[in-house]
Amino acid sequence: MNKLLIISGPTATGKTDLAVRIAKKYNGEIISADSRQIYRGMDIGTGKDHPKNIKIHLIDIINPDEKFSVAQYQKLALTKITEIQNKNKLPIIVGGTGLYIDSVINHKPTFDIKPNYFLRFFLDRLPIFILQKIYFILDKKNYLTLNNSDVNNSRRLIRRIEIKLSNKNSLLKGTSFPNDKGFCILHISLTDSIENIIKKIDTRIQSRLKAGLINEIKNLLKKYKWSDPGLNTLAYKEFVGTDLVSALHKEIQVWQIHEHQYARRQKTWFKKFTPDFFIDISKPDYQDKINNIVTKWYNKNI
RNA sequence: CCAGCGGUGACCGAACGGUUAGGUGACAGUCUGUAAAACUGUUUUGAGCAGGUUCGACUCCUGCCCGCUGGA
Repeated sequence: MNKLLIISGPTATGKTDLAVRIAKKYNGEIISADSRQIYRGMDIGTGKDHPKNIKIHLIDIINPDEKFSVAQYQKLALTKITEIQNKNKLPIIVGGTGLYIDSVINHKPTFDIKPNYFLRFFLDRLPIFILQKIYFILDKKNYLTLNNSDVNNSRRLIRRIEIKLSNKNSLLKGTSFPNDKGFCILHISLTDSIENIIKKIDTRIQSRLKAGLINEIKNLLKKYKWSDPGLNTLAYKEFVGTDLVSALHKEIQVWQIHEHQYARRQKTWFKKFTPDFFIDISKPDYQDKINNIVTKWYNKNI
């Protein structure tokens, strides 16, 4: 068994439900690819599901004040995948964090280069044009290939400088290549019109508030600070600086907008990182379609 | 009824007698250890209405309409 099923898609498209159904049918185990659900104690705000009888891996693995990143995710996910496969079960990756999913599919040579927090401490307080100059001097060739978006992104420039200074590897554009695990991957991405997604997001926000989101935040703040990495998350960060008691309408509206924008960014991501199948969940027969695709793939030279 | 202040593009909101405000949102993107992050591009010269002054008015003047505040 070297099969790996991936279910991706923007928020509020029913990825987990689908994964649970498939897991039950094919004796599978679910691995989450969600950069926020890795945090313990952040349940309501991140919409964690706890389906009966099915365990979801890679959720609740670190505390909100701990740092985490794709490279760590990749390692954990790849180990889990092999573990599950060795049990002769089907691993199913489910999530909306495109970068995390990509890290499982494609090998990233720069993942060996660890962040240099000492260096970052200094670079972090430099203005963008200085960072540009530094990177230009260090790595002129690659600097010139950067697009407008990346040249102005200090976070990414700093990482490039970090990589260059590590002296291990030079970052080349397009050096992404499939991982060497030889997985037989089926990647299905769910999609829907943005209007439908927005509707679902808005009702979901209301139910999260009713479910006690504000209390969850209060509890988190007893142990953690707003500046902790985990709290930099939609549904939480909008409430920074409020007393969490009086009129929160404005904050909720902003949260709503951020949530919509996030869904659009996810759509953009999955549009580009073309999966095998794009399934429009607003079509009535979408479940049958998925069943056919999965069955066919699953039974292929088993 | 009187007085004061104000009416700017989907929204908020400046400056200025002639030159792109800016922000938010929206739309489209970027993506190799923060990714629910960070960043990029685009968004018909718009000015409550009617006149006037001026070479030229969002900017000055007059009238009207609307809103807020204070007073009878």
